[in-house]
Amino acid sequence: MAVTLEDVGRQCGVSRSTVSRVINDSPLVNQRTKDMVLKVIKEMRYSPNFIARSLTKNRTETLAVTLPDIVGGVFPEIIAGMDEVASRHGYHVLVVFLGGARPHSATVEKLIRNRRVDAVVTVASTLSDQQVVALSEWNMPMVCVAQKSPLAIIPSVLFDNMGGAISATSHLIAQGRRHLIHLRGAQGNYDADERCRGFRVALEQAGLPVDASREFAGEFSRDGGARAVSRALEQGIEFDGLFAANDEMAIGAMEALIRHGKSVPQDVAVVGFDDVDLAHFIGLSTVKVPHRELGRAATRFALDLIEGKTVSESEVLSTEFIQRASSTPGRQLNLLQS
Amino acid sequence: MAVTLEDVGRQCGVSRSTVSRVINDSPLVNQRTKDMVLKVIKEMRYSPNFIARSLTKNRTETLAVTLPDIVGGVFPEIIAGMDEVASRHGYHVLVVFLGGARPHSATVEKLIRNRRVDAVVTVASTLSDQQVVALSEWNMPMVCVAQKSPLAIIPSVLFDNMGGAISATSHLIAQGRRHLIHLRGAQGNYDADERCRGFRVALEQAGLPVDASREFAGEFSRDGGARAVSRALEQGIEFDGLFAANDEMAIGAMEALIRHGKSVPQDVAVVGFDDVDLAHFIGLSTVKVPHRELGRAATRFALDLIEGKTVSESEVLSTEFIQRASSTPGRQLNLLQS
DNA sequence: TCACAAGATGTGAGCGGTTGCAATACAAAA
DNA sequence: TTTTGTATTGCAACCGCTCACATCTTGTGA
Repeated sequence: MAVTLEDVGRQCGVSRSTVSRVINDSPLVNQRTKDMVLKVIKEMRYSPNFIARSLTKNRTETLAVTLPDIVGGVFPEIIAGMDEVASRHGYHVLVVFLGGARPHSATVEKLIRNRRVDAVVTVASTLSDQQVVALSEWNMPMVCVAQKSPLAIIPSVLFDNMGGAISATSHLIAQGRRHLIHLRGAQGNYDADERCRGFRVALEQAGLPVDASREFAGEFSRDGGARAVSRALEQGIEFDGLFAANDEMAIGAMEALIRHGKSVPQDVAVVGFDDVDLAHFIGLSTVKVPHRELGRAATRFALDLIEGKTVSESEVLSTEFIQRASSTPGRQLNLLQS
Repeated sequence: MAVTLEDVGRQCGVSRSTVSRVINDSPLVNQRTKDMVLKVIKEMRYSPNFIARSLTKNRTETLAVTLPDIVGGVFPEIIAGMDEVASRHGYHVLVVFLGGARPHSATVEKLIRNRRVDAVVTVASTLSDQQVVALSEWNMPMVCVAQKSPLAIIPSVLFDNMGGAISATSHLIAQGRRHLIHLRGAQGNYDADERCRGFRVALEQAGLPVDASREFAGEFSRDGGARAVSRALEQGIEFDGLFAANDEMAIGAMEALIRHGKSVPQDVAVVGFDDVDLAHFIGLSTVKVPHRELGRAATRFALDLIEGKTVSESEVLSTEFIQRASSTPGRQLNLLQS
């Protein structure tokens, strides 16, 4: 078995409490004793048992982050951001993938009820608003990322969906495009709604007509984007600019456009949202979301909550428009069949 | 405070051990008592305190996975695979990003010495062989992923680097390419060495000459690939086929080739290794590495080790060659400047 | 009717720490 | 010298749960 406080104490001829004080750097211990104990600790290769300590301190120094099962390019960034801040404070990050056949909130509820973690960070759409509310009953610090918190007591870290959508749309307009369409995400989805709102605001700002029939609903997927474009074309709607609610949709849309003989950006300028890795390679103009910073900010909130500090209700990070070939006249964009 | 065994016991008029027996589903309890206790547990919303249980059981039901700081497309897959198997056994996954300014092994050593996790899974290159050996001293179950274990007692989960490299190279040869070059990863890197070996073996099998001057060293990065190609071209080496040791290098190589006026696949057919998301989009032929399965297998090993089972020394997963535009005559590959 | 086995439950000692309080020692102040 | 204070250290309870063992019921066969 591992060496314990008792063992060290016996070796030094002091009690376990004295040794405990030494490792906790308490001022209540004589310097000479301290030195001796430290020496023995090193010799015996003693390390405090984290579990035992947690039991008395009632702290696990662990944060849980819940993620949807689908592995995308954005989650690793969020986790990395979390770990960055967490580790700096001696905390660790436990990842919990939900979704698929797994009963969504049961896993998290168990984690919380067992007091296995000190706080839970939930990332967009992993848990529904109702589930978040239900879990909040267990009075465990929680933080929502990229999801508007359903309760005032739970802080959320958001990013400027509308601002991003406005800059994307305005960019298309600045390029001289006047006949825009928008491929939006599912109705009721916070991100989707906000981005759609931004699209409209930008049109209004430019004095262009807002027309709901030029907004096409779809899922946040490549296929959804492709289908939405096909629908638009079938309906005979004319457009020279397209703002998709995320990059996946934008890519699907571009593929569909090309299949239909349209060229990007000549015939249709395309802009997406998220700035996934792919966007860079394909040359897709998009709105960059600061994922890593999202993770960092969420962790800061979580740590503050754990310490009992009052935190601001939420934080909104800004986004940045990035222009690439898909909306730059004269540049060539080619997708490859694979 | 949360409700404890004692509380439930008092409420039912039984002792804490009886309640403990009930929640552990021991057969030593009368059915009537059991029913009553279960009812009260539900009413009082009791959940066992995981920390306390860990203290006696000396088990945390947590696995640590150490990853390099660089967020690539492959790690999320590995984590997801781990979580998949782990959660099925009631385990959780703690992620630890190492690298950057962080003292590499100190963090992990602390984790281990504090007995905060039951096992550690280390993914390629996160920890050096020496560090793995040093950590193994603490007699904590460990598993290496995509890294040949430096000690016989530590199992490793590998994938068939050489087989993949052979199939990639053979494919180029089958396409009629006779003047191949190889962009290899750093000398001493296990993956790099194996893939290079595979390249050679395939050449030999085809009766083609093996020539070390046609192997160019570089890092596993886009830049490394680009530089290696430039070097080859500057040296006036002729080639119509290129096997890069990973996709990143292959992509960098293709960019460089195109900058130098060569077309892919007409002038040079290119094959990579890994099958990152991008490969699909760009149309890069490559060798698919089963990352998720790597995570699953590693977790199975880890769980077996925790249970004290003897495990096979290592497991080698097979790879699969995927042909795409970059090595298919007649297909067009275009990279976009961004 | 009594001894004894088996079944059901309680007791108490840990697991490895933390921490309030008491105890001791030694020095300075009265 | 006695009192008071301060710096050190030990004691023991506690965190919430597990488990070996003791105890107490009951039921059964002689």
